[in-house]
Amino acid sequence: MKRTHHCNELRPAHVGQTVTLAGWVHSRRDLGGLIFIDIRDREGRTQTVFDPSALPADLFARAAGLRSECVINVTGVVRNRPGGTQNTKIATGEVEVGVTGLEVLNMAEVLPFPVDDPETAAKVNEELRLQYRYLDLRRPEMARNLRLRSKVATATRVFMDEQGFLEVETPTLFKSTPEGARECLVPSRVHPGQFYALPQSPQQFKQILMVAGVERYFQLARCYRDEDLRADRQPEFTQVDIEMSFIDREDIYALIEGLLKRVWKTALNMDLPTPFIRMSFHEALNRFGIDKPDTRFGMELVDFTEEFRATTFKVFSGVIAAGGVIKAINAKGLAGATQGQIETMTEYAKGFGAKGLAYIKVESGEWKSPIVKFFTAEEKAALTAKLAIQEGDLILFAADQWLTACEILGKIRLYCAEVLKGQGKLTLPVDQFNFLWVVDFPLLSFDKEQNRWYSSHHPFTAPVAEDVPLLTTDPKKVRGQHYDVVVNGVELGGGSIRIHQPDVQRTIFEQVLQIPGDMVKARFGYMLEAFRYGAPPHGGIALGFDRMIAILCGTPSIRDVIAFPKTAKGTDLMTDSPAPVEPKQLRDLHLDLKVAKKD
RNA sequence: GGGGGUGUAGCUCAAUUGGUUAGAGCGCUGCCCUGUCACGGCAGAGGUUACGGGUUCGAGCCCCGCCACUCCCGCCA
Repeated sequence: MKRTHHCNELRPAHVGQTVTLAGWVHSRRDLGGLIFIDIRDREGRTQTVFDPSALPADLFARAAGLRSECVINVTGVVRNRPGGTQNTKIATGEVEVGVTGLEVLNMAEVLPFPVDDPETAAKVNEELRLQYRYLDLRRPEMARNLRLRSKVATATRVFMDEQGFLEVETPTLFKSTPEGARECLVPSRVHPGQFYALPQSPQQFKQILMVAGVERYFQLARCYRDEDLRADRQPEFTQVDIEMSFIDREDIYALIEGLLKRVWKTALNMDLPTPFIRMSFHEALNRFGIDKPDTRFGMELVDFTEEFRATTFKVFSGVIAAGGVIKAINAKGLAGATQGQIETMTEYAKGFGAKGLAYIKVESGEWKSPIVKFFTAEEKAALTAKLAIQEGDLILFAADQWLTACEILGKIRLYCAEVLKGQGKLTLPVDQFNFLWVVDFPLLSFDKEQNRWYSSHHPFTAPVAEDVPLLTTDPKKVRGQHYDVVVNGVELGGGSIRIHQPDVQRTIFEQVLQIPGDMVKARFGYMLEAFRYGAPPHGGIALGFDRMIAILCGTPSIRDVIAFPKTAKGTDLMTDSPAPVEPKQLRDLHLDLKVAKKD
């Protein structure tokens, strides 16, 4: 007997009908003479009742032998529950199925962890959840995440199709381009000693597609990076990859705002206000100390360089004399910070090369600080006014070159926010999404160790047109046509208008990035050549799909929105990969291992 | 590669800071129970305290090593 309804379907309107449900035994309440079994499928659950007075003895005995997660088919008659026994917690709680037939499709052994109790299950060791991922995914919370992911993927495809985009698949067996992230290599059997690389992103293919005249391309592209993992980074992940021809930055902003509006409406039934605000890289750093600011709370950076220009405090005066800045934030209500917390923040500062971290605790009506004795009345008044200092506040200073000072306080700002959240002094609504575009990034950054410039984004990013002459004279001042879309302090995506003139691209490669000509030819020759045969102006963006789903699901870890994620060491606990291979496989691939064999 | 956290019953956690036989809730097993939905009642089983060393009269607790998971730094054009 096939099922006639799913387990979230029956309502009082079905009363009297004979139905068949199929699913898992979610919970069982055996009252001795009467057995209740909640049957669960992916849609929900329904209570079934086994009454011995209405059933053959052997059927009732089989029902008594069922336990959690057995798979069953149940046939019976829908009826209203007796007065006072309705369950308002579930959608099917007004009715129940009076069982007339039971088919046990499969028994289940006792589970390694419960899947029926959300509170317990959510706390289960993640190691165990990953090892038994198929059980973990049965939990309604995880099933919801998978479903939401699927809905958003579909909504994305529909939206992009409406906007005239073609979904084009690009190769995952690509070639190594050693700039950027470390790549996963795939040895070639046919070509001894040669390797494919899995793409970090389809960047080059999508630009070639523009040369190919596709004009509007997108793909839910699987990407690979052989770097260490984080809660928001997996070695393989999915991005919504987009590229368009004959456009400028504004077209990308409008497109992505439209896409995100659609996605948020689909997933959360929320109407995102657009357009998103825009913030320059400089402003983001200056106010929030980071290029992906979380604007849901204040605690902004305040500059005191002018106020301390004549200070007798040598640490400050020395920094100012060297062209640096004095910045501060007010962590409101954190005067009670523990020594350990101050220590943690000091370590952050030292991580950026600072000697230490100056602070003031405003407690019992006085400023408790090792440095306040150096401050004049005017300096104190300026601090009080510009930081709105009150009893209970914690003031933290950074004195360094502008970028470093900003980054130190940006890091500390986020840490303070975490501490305040932990103390219940800062609460961020779960339905608040502060989107913004960060723009006007510097095209190039300088690598002190290697004494050369490198691309802040990637080497195909176009400079802002009016800055092109500065490329060879003052690279630091060149702004890139690069943009990031940020929400609640998370970098959701980024992209750029690309260089489509081969000569500008060649200048960037050879003169600015100092990549030798023959190496440029070996790695990007086909691209430069393609651009000679009529490349349209183009640009694009990629959104981190996993991160977007995680934000929509309200989880901090993208592992919760990936069906089969890997651990922090890149292993899969369910399949036990990676794993050794047979000697013959290695021989076929012309590989010789140098690692000691593990037994 | 570096730093922090965690690891005790199938699961989630205790164990008065080194002291008797390592406990609880849930789960599991058996018996009882006809309106439960966190069903209830009675009884019971279940432990190499991740693993390997060491200190000590005595170690779940202290020390060294190691493994796994996790968070962060480096890394992620």
